[in-house]
Amino acid sequence: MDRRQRKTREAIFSALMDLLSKKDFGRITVGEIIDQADVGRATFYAHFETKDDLLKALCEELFCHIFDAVDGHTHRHIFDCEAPDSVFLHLIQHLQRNDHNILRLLSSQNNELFLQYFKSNLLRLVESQLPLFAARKSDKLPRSFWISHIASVFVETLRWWIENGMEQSPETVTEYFFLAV
Amino acid sequence: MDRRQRKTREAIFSALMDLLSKKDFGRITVGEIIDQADVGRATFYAHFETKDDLLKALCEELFCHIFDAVDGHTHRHIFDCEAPDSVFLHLIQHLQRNDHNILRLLSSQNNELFLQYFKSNLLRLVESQLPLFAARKSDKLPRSFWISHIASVFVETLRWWIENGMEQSPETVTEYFFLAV
DNA sequence: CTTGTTACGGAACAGTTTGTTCGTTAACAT
DNA sequence: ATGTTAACGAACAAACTGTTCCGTAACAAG
Repeated sequence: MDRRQRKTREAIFSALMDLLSKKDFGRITVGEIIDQADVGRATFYAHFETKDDLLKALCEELFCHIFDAVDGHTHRHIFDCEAPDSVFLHLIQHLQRNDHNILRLLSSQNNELFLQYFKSNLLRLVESQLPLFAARKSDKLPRSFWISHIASVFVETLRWWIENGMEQSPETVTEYFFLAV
Repeated sequence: MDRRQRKTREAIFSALMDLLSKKDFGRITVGEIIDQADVGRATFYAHFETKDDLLKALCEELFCHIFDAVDGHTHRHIFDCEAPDSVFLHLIQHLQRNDHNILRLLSSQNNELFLQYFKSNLLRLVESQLPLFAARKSDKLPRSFWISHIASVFVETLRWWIENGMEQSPETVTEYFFLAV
């Protein structure tokens, strides 16, 4: 890809991230984004059809990075003697390091669309790790309910963690997650 | 309250409900609302400062109704020999009857703000019913986490139910909820 | 180095949406 | 019957969106 294109794209992503840490996605205007990114209006619309399209692209970018990292972790270590819950621990550790500033976006004031993307990525992960969650009760529950439940509990655990200042260690949070689920 | 005021207010609420069943809150314009409600623009702004303000008022209206009904149920029957989980069952039965069309608003395409209101009302209810959820694991978890967890699971259970066509009976859904939590 | 291509910036543009104002009419309360 | 209050409709400035056009500069290939 053309270096100019890449720079513009990244400037816009970065601008949106900055703005998202300060205000709701719905209240951010294209004008603010191109101001912060220091690109022309026409340039913005050459890259993204709409503001929503931009958010979608940003989410794909972010989740691609973080879930690929986690998937990679799984695949590299799947035959090692690690604890089986380490995928989720690893994910939380990633988040704590604030990789790609995902945490900002998970905080409650922010946007539904973002959570949808996060959850749909999470569903894949949970499904691949389903044997971990074979509790007695899981037999009595529909599979789709069970998977969606686990993903939800993970998201809500993270949300609670973030909203309470992330005072607990990733290990503790992981433990809470597995206790709660 | 003046009958004219009341009629206008209800027309606006009703218009918003209709529109919410068709599209996202964020994509609904004031113009559409006053069109549907058949009131003047100035009238709308005499009643509500902004569109967000309207949604807030609508939520308060709806939750006031439904949670008061449920609270009333609790208080009337707290010394009866009903099963202790009946508050949640009752709530789900209310929802199934589509009281005040809350269900439309709980569906996933709709709005974050609405879910926030629902959850904050739910938190009070859960807190009042906390002894119900005294599991072994609850001792090892922070109280605030535990409460937030229970409320989240309830919301997500409902969401799953709605998104899968509400095929299960309220009793079954309640059972799923108590199994999952 | 030269040449053709492509992206950028800036400005201007029409079309929407928002929230306000004001004068008139009609419903309300007493 | 009378004073008060709300609704209406139209018009309004301001903000935002998404598009267009043109001059300039970065790029890639010969």
